Amino acid sequence: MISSVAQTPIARKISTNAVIRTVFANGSISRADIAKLTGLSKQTISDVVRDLEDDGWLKPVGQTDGRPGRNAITYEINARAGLAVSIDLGSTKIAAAICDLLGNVVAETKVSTDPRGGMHLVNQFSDLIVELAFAAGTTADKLRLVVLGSPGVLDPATGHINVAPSIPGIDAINLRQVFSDRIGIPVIVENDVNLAAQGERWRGHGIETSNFAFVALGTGVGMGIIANGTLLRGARGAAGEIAYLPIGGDAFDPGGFTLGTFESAVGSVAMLRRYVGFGGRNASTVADLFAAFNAGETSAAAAIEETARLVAVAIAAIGAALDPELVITGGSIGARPELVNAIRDFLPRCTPYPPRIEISRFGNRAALMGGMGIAVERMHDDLFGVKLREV
Amino acid sequence: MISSVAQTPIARKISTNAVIRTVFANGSISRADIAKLTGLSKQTISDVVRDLEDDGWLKPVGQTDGRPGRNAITYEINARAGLAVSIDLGSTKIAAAICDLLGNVVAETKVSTDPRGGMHLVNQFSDLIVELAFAAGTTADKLRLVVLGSPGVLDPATGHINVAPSIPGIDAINLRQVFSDRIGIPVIVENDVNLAAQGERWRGHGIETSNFAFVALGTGVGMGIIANGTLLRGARGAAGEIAYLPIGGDAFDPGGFTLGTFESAVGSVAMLRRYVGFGGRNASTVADLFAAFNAGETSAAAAIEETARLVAVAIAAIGAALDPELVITGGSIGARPELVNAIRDFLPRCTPYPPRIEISRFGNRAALMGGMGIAVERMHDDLFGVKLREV
DNA sequence: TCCCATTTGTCAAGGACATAGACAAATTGC
DNA sequence: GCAATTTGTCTATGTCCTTGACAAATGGGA
Repeated sequence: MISSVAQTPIARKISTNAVIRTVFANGSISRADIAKLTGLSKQTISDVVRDLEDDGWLKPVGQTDGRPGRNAITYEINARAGLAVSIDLGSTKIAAAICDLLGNVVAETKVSTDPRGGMHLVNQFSDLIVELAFAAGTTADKLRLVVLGSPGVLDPATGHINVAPSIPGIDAINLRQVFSDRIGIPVIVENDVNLAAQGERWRGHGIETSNFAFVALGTGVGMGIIANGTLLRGARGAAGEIAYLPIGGDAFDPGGFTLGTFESAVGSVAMLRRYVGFGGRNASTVADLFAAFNAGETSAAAAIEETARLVAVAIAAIGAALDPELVITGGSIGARPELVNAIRDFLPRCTPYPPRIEISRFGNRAALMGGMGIAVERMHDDLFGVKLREV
Repeated sequence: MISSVAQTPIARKISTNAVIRTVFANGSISRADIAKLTGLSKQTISDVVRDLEDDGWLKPVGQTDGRPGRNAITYEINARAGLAVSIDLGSTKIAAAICDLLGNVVAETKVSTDPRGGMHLVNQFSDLIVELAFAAGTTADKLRLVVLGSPGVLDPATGHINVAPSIPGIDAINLRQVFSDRIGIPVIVENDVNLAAQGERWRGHGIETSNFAFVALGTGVGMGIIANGTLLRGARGAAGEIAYLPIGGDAFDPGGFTLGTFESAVGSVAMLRRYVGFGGRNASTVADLFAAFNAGETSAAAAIEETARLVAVAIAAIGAALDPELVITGGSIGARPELVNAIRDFLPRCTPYPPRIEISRFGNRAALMGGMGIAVERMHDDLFGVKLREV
């Protein structure tokens, strides 16, 4: 009459976790090698691997050979055992992808954002997920998780998007809750620049360092901070909202309140205004302006140089506060090497310890990549994580 | 012939950790209540408590009574089972204290810093520890750990102090290593402002929040950042080195390189220079200046107001980058309510989401407190922490 | 005063998980 | 074909935790 429900699950969880991590780290590996690497006994490894294979997480893939001794069966992660969705919501485009447990992209798509916003976006997301699931050869109910990147400041606790000027109606609903209820799986909502930083940390320039910042420069400006290897959100989710940096204008000018002093000084609007101020006449978009620069136009060069100077000062300020090893730039302006080279020139002249500057490895897919990185990490945690009880 | 060495230590460690944490959280508690709070069985709790009592970590202190049923024996932490040292190295004074496992101060002292610096300081520390141990009724070899706070930038990996202008000869030796070898117990070296931040997090204004900054304003300036509940050090240990913030002067002025643009603008020297510039003649120290302010002198008021304005802009910049809930000020200037009130006035005029401002709860003991907080945490980790093997 | 409900803490039995060592099976090299 | 090597299972054993029974201790009410 002993019920024996989950008596000592923790030891087995730890062993399982060690096995999974070892297989992840080595790709394809035999049980004997897992035992050597983890320090656990062969018996335990056999037990754990049997359970994991029964549950579909591992699959046998081949045999060793060529070495003396009996051949070993090698196992690897069954990547398809966990699929998740990453969505990057932009003001004009929505990008979405499904990735597996190993972070491989198994389906990807891009559509125009429904301009009506609000609940229409929830419908659009749901339709996208069904399509992607079909393209990936599965169904939406097999997906484990959605990570949604959105512009704006969102509450770290509730996931509510408090400020999102470029997407109508999205701050009126609790997008995370509504969307999650609709599709029946957990949804994580995160600021898109924060996701871009996570993307670089996962598979981009940030892979080797645990202290860097992703600075997005475009119509708006923003920053995602990775410090001590984790994302900083701040008390209200507004960490990295460098639009409000008191640089490039008078901090006490009330006009800086609405748009933000720094954003007013370096956003695309400011850049074009500056170009016109220098006498430029041949650019109505940022792309035009860079074309004019490359054609040798001095007013374009002056506009770019002035912007670079302000960005360098901002990076100096960020460096003084955070001491990042690396600053990665992205966005329609921040991804331009012409600007970044100018920033690289200015930076050592305004700070004694300039961080390295790199352009984002992923261009406009950085946030999508970050969402996948979060999704993969979260799946690993949920599936194999060891959680100790909080007392 | 079964050797049976540490077969399944992890489960017992987890149980032990849960027991210890429960006793810490509740002060004095019976085994039955520990079982209820942890969810572990009475049997397990009895076993664990017996082991802990045998090893001296717990001690029985009394009995419950007044309730129906058999009385329970209550246990509490034997605070004296772990003693550690906190030292705050300043350019003129060294403060040191011994605290126990519960963070109670059992001995404290203060001496003048040996002006010869270098190895003489190591001698001074060693003597201090012997004295303190005697005062605490124990001997130096019973102490488990030393936490040493020092001005300067130190390497997060090695503990080497790279920059420490106010203490001679300290960057020439690996202070952590030399000192640790001398006294034979582990030494943790940390920047003094970072320790002050830890002190506020442990038992000061930062106790309720996990995102705040400690800003020290005095002869020099510095900042300690707690984000997501942990201290940020940055890639080179220079996070929070706000001396180099490009605020209060031209960031591209080469003069700002040596001292730092912001420090040159708000340090005590700058403040006194500003006072003289406004026509003040009655102050040669910062204390004089605040006295003149309180006597109604307009040039003192102007000097303070200008300093407050610059500090407000700096806090706005820090807020844009980090979004702290709270900024705690300290140091000989930062602890003055006259200045802080002026900062509080300026702040909402230069940032849309001003953080709360508080003056440090501990005055010049903040770093010492922080060292004790670190020491207590570290002792808990070492003694009761659960460490999973890294694969 | 005595009995009962209640609570504490130990004892005993049993299950899950881990280890070590023996051993069979499979493979290479001489 | 045989020795050496490696893999993976089997067996025996030990630790840790749980459950339920039970003795001991205590307060309150008849």
